[in-house]
Amino acid sequence: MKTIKDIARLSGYSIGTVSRVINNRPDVSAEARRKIEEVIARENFQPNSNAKLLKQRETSAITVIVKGINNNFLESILEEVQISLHMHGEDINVVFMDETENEIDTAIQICSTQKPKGIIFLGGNLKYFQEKFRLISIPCVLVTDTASGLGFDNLSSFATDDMEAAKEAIAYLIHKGHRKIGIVGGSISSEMGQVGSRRLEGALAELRRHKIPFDVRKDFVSCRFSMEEGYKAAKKLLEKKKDITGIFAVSDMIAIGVIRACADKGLKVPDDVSLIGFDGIDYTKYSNPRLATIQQDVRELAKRSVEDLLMRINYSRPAVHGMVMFRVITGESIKELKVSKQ
Amino acid sequence: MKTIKDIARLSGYSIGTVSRVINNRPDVSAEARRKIEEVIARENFQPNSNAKLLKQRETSAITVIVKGINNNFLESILEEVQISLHMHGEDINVVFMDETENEIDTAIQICSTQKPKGIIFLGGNLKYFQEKFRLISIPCVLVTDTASGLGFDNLSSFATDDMEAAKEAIAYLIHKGHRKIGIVGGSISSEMGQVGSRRLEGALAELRRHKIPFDVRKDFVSCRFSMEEGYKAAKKLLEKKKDITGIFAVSDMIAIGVIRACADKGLKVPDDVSLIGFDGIDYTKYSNPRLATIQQDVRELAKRSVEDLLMRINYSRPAVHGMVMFRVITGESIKELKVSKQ
DNA sequence: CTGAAAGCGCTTACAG
DNA sequence: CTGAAAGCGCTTACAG
Repeated sequence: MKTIKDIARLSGYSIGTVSRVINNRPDVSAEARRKIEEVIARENFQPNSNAKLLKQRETSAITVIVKGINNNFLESILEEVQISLHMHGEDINVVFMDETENEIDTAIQICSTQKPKGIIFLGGNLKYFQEKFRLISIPCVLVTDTASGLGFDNLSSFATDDMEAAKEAIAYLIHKGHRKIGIVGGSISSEMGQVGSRRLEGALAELRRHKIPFDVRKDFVSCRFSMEEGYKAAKKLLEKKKDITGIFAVSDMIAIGVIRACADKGLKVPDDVSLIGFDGIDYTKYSNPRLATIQQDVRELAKRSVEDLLMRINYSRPAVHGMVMFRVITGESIKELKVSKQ
Repeated sequence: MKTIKDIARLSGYSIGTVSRVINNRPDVSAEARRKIEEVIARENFQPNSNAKLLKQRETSAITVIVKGINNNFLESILEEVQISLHMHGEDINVVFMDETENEIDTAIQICSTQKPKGIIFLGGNLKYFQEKFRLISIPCVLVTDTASGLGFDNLSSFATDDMEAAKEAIAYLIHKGHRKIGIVGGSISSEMGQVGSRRLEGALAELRRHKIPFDVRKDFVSCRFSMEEGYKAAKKLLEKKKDITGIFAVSDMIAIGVIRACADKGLKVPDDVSLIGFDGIDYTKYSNPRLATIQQDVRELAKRSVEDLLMRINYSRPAVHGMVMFRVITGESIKELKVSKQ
């Protein structure tokens, strides 16, 4: 294995100058840079990252913090992120954490122990970012939520416009004739920050716009993003709201639980109850019935996040905040109501 | 941040002795060990891994190679492995690769570039291990397959007894009165090594034992472990074998595709076709109908793999090969046939 | 059993 | 613009 010493000897320069070339410092003559780069390329030299980091005191890995165990949607982004990072030759360090934990506390701890050069948050709560993200100084990107309002210059974000998309989900149910609509998942709170809450908020706004009565106590049950919680929440909702015809589940994982809950109550989707989810995970194409949903562009989210993060790590570009397209997938889980049951 | 120098000063010993204690070398007096360990604990000292590795020439991370993108079963093991490794304070490096690629080539490459101190293979093909695993010298563990026959002293393995479990899956179908049985997934080959093939082999053996005729060309369709492939394969199978009453899908992901394929052919599971899967992923509890399956003990597989790997990394124990229990889950996807259709 | 010292492969003031 | 040198925090022969 070649070291910087070999490159110095081979190029006729000192190891100091070689180091400067490697780290793209400006104070090197064009001549020296050219020669040294040639030798590096020819010898296929890879700097030893341990030695580098012993000095620099950070590791070369990029950490991905996945907020939510068993969250198929985030996992599908994770896979794309991983593939992309791998193609760029970056090391990746994945940490899963529970949906309810504070990802910023986790990130701060990771920064001090593992010293990654960047962090990708897959899922996150804006509230936690607002509270303590300032303690993190490395480039980060938040995926699935927009951090533009927070104004941190080391935090980019890429997301689907959850509120807008939730509006479309509700609009689609309404368009199909539904007026007795229930919602499963998310939570009502004036606090900023959770994906579920934002989807809920969008949904409520759309219901209001169409002047469809909605009683949060009766027509809504809060739950986390899992099949199990969706299942339990849907059971409660079905008991509270007997005349329900349409349900919006704020995530597909929840929606899967909802389908199951309906079946266990003797209700068929979509014959008895119509259902639309959110995320567009693979399973929605194979579930029985196929699930109507809001499909997020996983690949684009992953790709832009990785590319942005690397640009900022390597060239210190400014943070950016991007929105990614979504599509309404009609599936088979929504029945058109000819006669309004109103 | 404390360094080994601080610990030496505080304990009254030299850094050499402190280093020996840290690395559990035998040539330290009990007295010195006790004192130094006390100081280390009191000061909450964490050795700098970069410095350590600059000498040792390997990184501190444990690499997990996941063979199969979008494989819910492996992902659930991954999560458990990750949590467990995290609790042990280990860094983890996750690499996803396609089901068809050679994981040993990938591992060899990773060893040379990233120098992990251990590798956990989530899924793998024994054939590839046999060919080239000898080129890997760090402690490894293969999960979901047994490597006991290979005789590598740096490779442990933990798995479910796939062949036995597949026998039980078929036995259960037979017990419920099914005689016209089809199989989706796996591949026929005299080659050793693939999980799917082993399950298929077990299934065929059980069919033979019960003297149930089975024509591989007509009653079986090979496919990979995905919903999409399961869907396509099941469509073919249903066309080839019109009188089918029971299907064994060699994985749950495949089974989900099978349910969908049946529905699209106008067949109901279990009224028209009974189905049993394999793995016990979460979906099986929420699918419609709930899927009968062979449930593997994910938590146990993960726990034992991690503990074994760490023991071997830290104390150079011998490799071990363990089998983990499985359970037949009856689900709702199998109908009892009163009258044999024979 | 223990300590002093060399050295792992880099980076970065410092001097020129 | 470049080089010589100190030093990052460890490990490990070597000597005793």
